Amino acid sequence: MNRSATIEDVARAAGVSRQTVSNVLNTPAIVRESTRDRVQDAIRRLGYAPHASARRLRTRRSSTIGVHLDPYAGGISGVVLDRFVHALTEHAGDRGLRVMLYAARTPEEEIRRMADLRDGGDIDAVVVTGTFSGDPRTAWLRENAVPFVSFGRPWGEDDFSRPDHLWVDVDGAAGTAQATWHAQQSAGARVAFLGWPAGSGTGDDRERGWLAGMPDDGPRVRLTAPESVARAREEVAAALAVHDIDAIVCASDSLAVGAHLAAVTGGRPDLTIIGFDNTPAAEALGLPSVEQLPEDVAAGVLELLMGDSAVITPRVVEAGAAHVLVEPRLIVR
Amino acid sequence: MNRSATIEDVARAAGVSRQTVSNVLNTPAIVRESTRDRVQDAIRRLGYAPHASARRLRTRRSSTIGVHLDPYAGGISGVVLDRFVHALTEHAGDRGLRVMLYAARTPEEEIRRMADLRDGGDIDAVVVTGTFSGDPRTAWLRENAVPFVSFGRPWGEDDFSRPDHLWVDVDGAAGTAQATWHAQQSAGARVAFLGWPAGSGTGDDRERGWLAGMPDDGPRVRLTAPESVARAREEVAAALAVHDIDAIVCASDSLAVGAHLAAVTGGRPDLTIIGFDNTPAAEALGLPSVEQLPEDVAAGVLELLMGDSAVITPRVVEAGAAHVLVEPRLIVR
DNA sequence: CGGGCGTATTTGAACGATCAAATTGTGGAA
DNA sequence: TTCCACAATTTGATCGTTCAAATACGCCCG
Repeated sequence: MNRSATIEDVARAAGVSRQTVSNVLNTPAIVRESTRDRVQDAIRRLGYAPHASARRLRTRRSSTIGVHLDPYAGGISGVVLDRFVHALTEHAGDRGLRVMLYAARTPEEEIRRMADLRDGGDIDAVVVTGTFSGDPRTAWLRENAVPFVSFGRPWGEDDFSRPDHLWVDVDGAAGTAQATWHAQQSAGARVAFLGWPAGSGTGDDRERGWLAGMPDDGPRVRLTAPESVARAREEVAAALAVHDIDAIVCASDSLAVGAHLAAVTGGRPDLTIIGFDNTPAAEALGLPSVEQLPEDVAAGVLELLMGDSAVITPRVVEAGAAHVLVEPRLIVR
Repeated sequence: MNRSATIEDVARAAGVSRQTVSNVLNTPAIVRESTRDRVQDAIRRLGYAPHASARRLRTRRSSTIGVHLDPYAGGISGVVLDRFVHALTEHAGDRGLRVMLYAARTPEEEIRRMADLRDGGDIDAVVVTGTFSGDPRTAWLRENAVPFVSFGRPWGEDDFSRPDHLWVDVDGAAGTAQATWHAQQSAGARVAFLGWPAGSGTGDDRERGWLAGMPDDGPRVRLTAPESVARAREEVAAALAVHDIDAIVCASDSLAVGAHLAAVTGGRPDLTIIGFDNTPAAEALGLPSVEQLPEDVAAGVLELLMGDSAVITPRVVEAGAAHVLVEPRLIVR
């Protein structure tokens, strides 16, 4: 095959005009059945595939979504993003969309990249991850009317009331509540929580779930460590010497691994410890963990972006339908 | 901003013709300096960005490489692939290339996807991962003259002599040799190897490195388990009861985690165990591991694909320069 | 048998860029 | 002064597709 066939070649082969071939591809319903068959046969014979760039130029639509790939932070939760991107790619393919990656080290550089890709007609929507309160990226996207969905809520005052920021997130509180319940039933009432220092939206949310799962009376042990196995281990080792604890629910698998190590060396190898993210590390150590279901998040993102439509348009969504909270699932081990 | 500016708008604003603007962008050397400045000023003022699809249609070049995302690619674990894709995206951006993802569940589906993307003018080249002997994907790519580079050698008879299959790989043998050396010096002469069942190219390669690092005389303990923490644990537990072992070099971090658990419960918590891939699991447990340096692999892939050229062309490479072996690095913990 | 209507198909133009060839301008040698 | 070589710039054509409008074809009704 020297040069791939064009729509003109197909038209000639089928004895029809360009536009009829185009109609067979895009609006088959308006073409008479006998003609349609003849054209489809010619398409198959010639191995014709429409030239995507030509189509994009004419329609001014790229059918491509841009995804920012976070720099590898060295942390465990990279796996969640990895699975999310994978699932997004699969679902997007099913809906006739392509996924284009871009890299950036700072929010400012990310905005520049998004602008380039948008202006160049390369993408017509963006998926952003790791949004935070006052995020300049989402502000830019709104101002420039670029359709977008974020994985993660904005963590502002009015997350649920703003239909101009579509987002999908995992219900962290529901996850830790499940974990807390399970721990109470299988280990005992005294369930501690090991979280990050207060102030991160995600962390505070996960702590809320633990609080909600605990009975209103009774003691509550709350431990804090930064996202580090070693620091978590120290904190838990110290706490075990002071408090009576049946189980620990953790805000992340890293923290859980640290807690596990402290428990083993502290003579409590049977202590129930539940992590969050269900990373390979938790799986390897046999720790239960809350699974984020990134596949469901990806499906939600595309649903918000496109709805039932086959193309991406700047959508105006009713206030109630602008957000998706995915219920995570506890993996018991 | 209603509709983004075109090259015609810029030309009008700068008082020159379309083509001169195009030259400023693509071959600045042939434009007089004063004219160039005037045009560049107009570009800035209007916020002009060339429309990528129009350019692609005309040049018949997409400046985009396709990457298959497969979480379970043979021999390349999730984190390594993740970092590789990220580094590839960054380097590609620096060279003016874009990265497009595609998903597929089987080699056949992958070929179909590649064909669609290629025929549609969406991608000029492909990066494939996890190649194996007799891989239908590479055969298809060669037949259809699609430029490609693989992360991973083909594991055939003549990997190094075929300039029609460009590849970059990590020198697994060098990695396990380093690990074996280190283990001998820090733990003792009796270094065992825990690998996968024979037959996988990657696994056999890593075993070779261990053999090469061991003295010619003396006992050699070789253990085998599939890629599973639990199975590795069983094998090592059994072996520790029989053999005198100072250290274990493993073909993967999963195997290493299993070995670690066996060592701890078997009363040898201090046994030196070295993994491969430097995943978060190894980091969390404080196990040394061989780091693959996916960033170097990504750089090598682009170097093979493009050389010094600014565009991707079906390259004919001299026999010696068609392959890159990246030397991995032992992370001591 | 002419007119009107609805369906099926064709035609010309446009999307925004680059290529190839033509044109203009400039200085130097004959 | 004339002519040529060379650099700088412009013009017309083209890439492959879809949009919008025009045309062809039946068919029914009065």
